[in-house]
Amino acid sequence: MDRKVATIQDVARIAGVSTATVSRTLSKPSVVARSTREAVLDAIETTGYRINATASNLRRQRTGTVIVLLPDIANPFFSQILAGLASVLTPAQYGMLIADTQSGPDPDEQLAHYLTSGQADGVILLDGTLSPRALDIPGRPPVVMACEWMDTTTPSVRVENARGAALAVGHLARLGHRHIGHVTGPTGNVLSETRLEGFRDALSALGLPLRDEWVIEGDFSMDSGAAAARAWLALDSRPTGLFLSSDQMAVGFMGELQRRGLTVPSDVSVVGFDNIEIARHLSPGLTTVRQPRTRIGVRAAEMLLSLIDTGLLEGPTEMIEVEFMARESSAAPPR
Amino acid sequence: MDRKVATIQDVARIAGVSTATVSRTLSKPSVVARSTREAVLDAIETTGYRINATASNLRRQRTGTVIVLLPDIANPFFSQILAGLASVLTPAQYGMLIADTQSGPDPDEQLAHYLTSGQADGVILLDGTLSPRALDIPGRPPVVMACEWMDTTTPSVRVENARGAALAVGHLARLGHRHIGHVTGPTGNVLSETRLEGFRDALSALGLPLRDEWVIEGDFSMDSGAAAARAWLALDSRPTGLFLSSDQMAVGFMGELQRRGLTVPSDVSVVGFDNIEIARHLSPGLTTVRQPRTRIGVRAAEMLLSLIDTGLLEGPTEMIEVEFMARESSAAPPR
DNA sequence: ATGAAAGCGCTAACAC
DNA sequence: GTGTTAGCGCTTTCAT
Repeated sequence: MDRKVATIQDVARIAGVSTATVSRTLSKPSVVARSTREAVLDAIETTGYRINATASNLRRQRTGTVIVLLPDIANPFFSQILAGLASVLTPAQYGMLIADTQSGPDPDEQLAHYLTSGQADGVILLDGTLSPRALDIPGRPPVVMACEWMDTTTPSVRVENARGAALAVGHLARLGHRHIGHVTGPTGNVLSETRLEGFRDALSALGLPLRDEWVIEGDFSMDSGAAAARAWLALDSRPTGLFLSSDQMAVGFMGELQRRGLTVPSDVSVVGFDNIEIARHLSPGLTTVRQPRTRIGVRAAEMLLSLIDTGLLEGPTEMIEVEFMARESSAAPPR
Repeated sequence: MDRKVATIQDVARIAGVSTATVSRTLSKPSVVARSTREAVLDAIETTGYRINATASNLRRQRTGTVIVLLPDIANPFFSQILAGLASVLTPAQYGMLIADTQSGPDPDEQLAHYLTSGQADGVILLDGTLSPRALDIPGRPPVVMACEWMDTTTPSVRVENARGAALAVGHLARLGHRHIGHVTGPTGNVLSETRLEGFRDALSALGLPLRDEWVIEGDFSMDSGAAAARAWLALDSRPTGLFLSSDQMAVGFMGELQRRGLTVPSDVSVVGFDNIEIARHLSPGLTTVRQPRTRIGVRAAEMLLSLIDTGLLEGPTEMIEVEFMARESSAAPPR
């Protein structure tokens, strides 16, 4: 085989045309004559020519790269969103540069770094704890958030978090629960706040009581779910139904209770949020609110591409629907 | 702020030096005089200059990109390896291009595509089912496998899979189990094969019997674990202890049994492989074999960088140790 | 419909 | 120790 890689020059020489024609054949085939087009394609075939993305990008003043900023690569929750992103970005010839905001020192500064570095044609934000002011950079590339944020002007893909919380509360209330508690996500995270707010609103809409001690602080992790179980056990008056802001916490919560000899749902009903794969494999199956994570990624990527290409967007925000999944971890309260 | 981005020319003009000196200041600071170096750094500061990676890469005939090929981005098992890879690659100024081998039609062809496309300075393979012949491409970039493979000549990071299986079997045998079964990973996957082989060898070394029907075929997924539970239930003579080739399958297995009213470990002892986070949050906690996944990623990335930079490697293969984690899903067999 | 030619921003010989 | 210069491979006016 050839020792060196073929360049556009080689193709041009073999096809007996100029490099400009080869370039056109690849980018705007309709403007070259059929016969020359075929000659060029033949030459490409015989040389095994592949366009050099670096040179192309340099000339076109773009990078061909999208930066994805997320709080934690190792969190499986994000991997499905990544899969959705990749399914759109890869065919569009964009590479994904994945960066972990929590690994470095100051996440906000990292965001600013990427926005000014010129290393990317666009940025996708999956970290809801970054400060909106970090986006105040003139001439920055387009940004799409695939998470809720204080800021409502930046393009974003959002999930019906408040409605999800209301579905969870409604479900428990319909089963007969009157004492319903909540385990939150991390403070300062907008997902946490929105779900907590949705939880509170749903309770008061139903005329159900809410005690402060029934709101237990978590951070989405399994460990914090296990800790919430211990907190719940220590309560004087325990809610009979619990809505947890993530399935991971629900897993930790149920596991801890079961290891202490309690039973779900006889002792307490549990509802999670996310519908991670394991939810239906647990015993009891975990009742939860499904978020279509792949779809979140797909839509975010599509919005970003549209922003990069045209600078335009149909609507600034897209809302993704959630779906309630009733399983066996919730039942009528003990009497 | 400036409308346009500063280039090396702007810096050179302001610092009163040539572009070459600016470039040197950044790449080999030791060769420029202290005073000029400071002037250049000042100019960089005031202009907010950031090196244009695309131009630099074009000139240096590299891409600054490493391609990571994995079977399934959405699988949490890989996300921790990715985190390990990123922790090495990002500081070294390499971007990770993540590609899913299972999304397209022919995985082998995809690998070949990336190898010839010149889109990357190196490739990291996390898919053990790709055919070794796909690597037979002259002039291809360096490849490191972070998974076992038939081929032992390609640089790779491996895990002591056979030893892990032996640890699992030894543990069950020590508890008194004499009828031990296995749920495999997908056929054709080297991880599966190696663990199955390790399982068989350990049994015969201990003089324990192995019936064909005690080896149940799985594919690493929770669903296949649940299916294995049904298969186990249907056996005439059931093994009292089971080693499953992945924790995900163990989760599916235990969940299915529990939903059918059986109890682990009273009815059957379960040992998994991986030590995914949930293992210790289950009830009962899952006995398993830990693989240090972040470390796998770190070492693979280090090996690849060394290969890219120097073309050399200390040893062609690095073996990563596994660690046995005894929890509550395994106990003495029912008598 | 096609070609000639001018760079995109940077680095690395090679001079001095 | 520093400057000059020639491209890396491609796209895109501007002519023809």
